[in-house]
Amino acid sequence: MRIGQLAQLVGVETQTIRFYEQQGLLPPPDRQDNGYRVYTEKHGEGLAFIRRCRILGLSLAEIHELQSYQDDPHQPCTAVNALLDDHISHVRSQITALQALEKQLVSLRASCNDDREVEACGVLAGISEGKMHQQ
Amino acid sequence: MRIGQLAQLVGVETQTIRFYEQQGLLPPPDRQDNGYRVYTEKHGEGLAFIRRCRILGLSLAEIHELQSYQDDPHQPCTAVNALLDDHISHVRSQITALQALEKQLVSLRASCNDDREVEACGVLAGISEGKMHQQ
DNA sequence: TTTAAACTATAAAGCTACTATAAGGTCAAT
DNA sequence: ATTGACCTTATAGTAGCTTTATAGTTTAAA
Repeated sequence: MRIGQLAQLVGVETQTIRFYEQQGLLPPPDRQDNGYRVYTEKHGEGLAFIRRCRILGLSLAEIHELQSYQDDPHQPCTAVNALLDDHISHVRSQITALQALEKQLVSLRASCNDDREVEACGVLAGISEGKMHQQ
Repeated sequence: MRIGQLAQLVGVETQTIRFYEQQGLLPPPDRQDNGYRVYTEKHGEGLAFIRRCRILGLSLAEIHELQSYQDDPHQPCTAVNALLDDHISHVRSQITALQALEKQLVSLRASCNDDREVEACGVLAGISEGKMHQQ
């Protein structure tokens, strides 16, 4: 399988595949005589794994860590679960922060109707004066 | 006021101030004979405005836009409010996406207790097989 | 007075996870 | 022979800074 086919199969761009190879996330495939990369099914699975991790919001570093666990399958899997727990709490704190932010933005927005001049705009005034209703 | 004092006053690093100047968000201040930047209160207000916008999650481009409105104070402020409305809906969709993600992560995490080997880890298996409970 | 600490300056690279662009080689079909 | 689709590498751009390197200036202590 050449890079274009693999890319289409998994739904990424060819550059992304080369990028993952360069970052050490995907093993360097064999090459044809002309230098073209030749991929196996294994590569397909590896790439799909990376993409699923990315969809779950894991960083490339975290994916790398997971791969190192996969390479040593008789360890206890506590580290895997710890990584996921960390990621979950990270996502949760992001949600909390964004919810607080939304509140601030909505209250700021409520300080102006649209029928003013910029000079008297409640939103701009609110930001300028630091009346951002901080907790 | 020199750059270090301004930085301490507003709570940013000196490099950040130079960066904003370079990006056209902060007007270039006068210089002493030795080349040191000299800031006025106006700069302090400008910088504080930028930081408050950043805390609200606005991009530098959006801040630039707001500044252009400030420079033309007799326009109607509908554009200001539209910018904020856009940003609010952006934040809301981020929240929604993260909440869906959290659900996925939690259900994935529930597929493994810690008392296994990596080989049998429910989390890794879940990612590998694509059983990510997608909606 | 010398010297060291603390401050300032510029320029350039590093960070994340790609995406895009440039300049070129390969291959199948026309 | 040439077009078009594919492949190669290398390099730059994205956001918003942070870090590093290198060097000049001021200030306070020894």
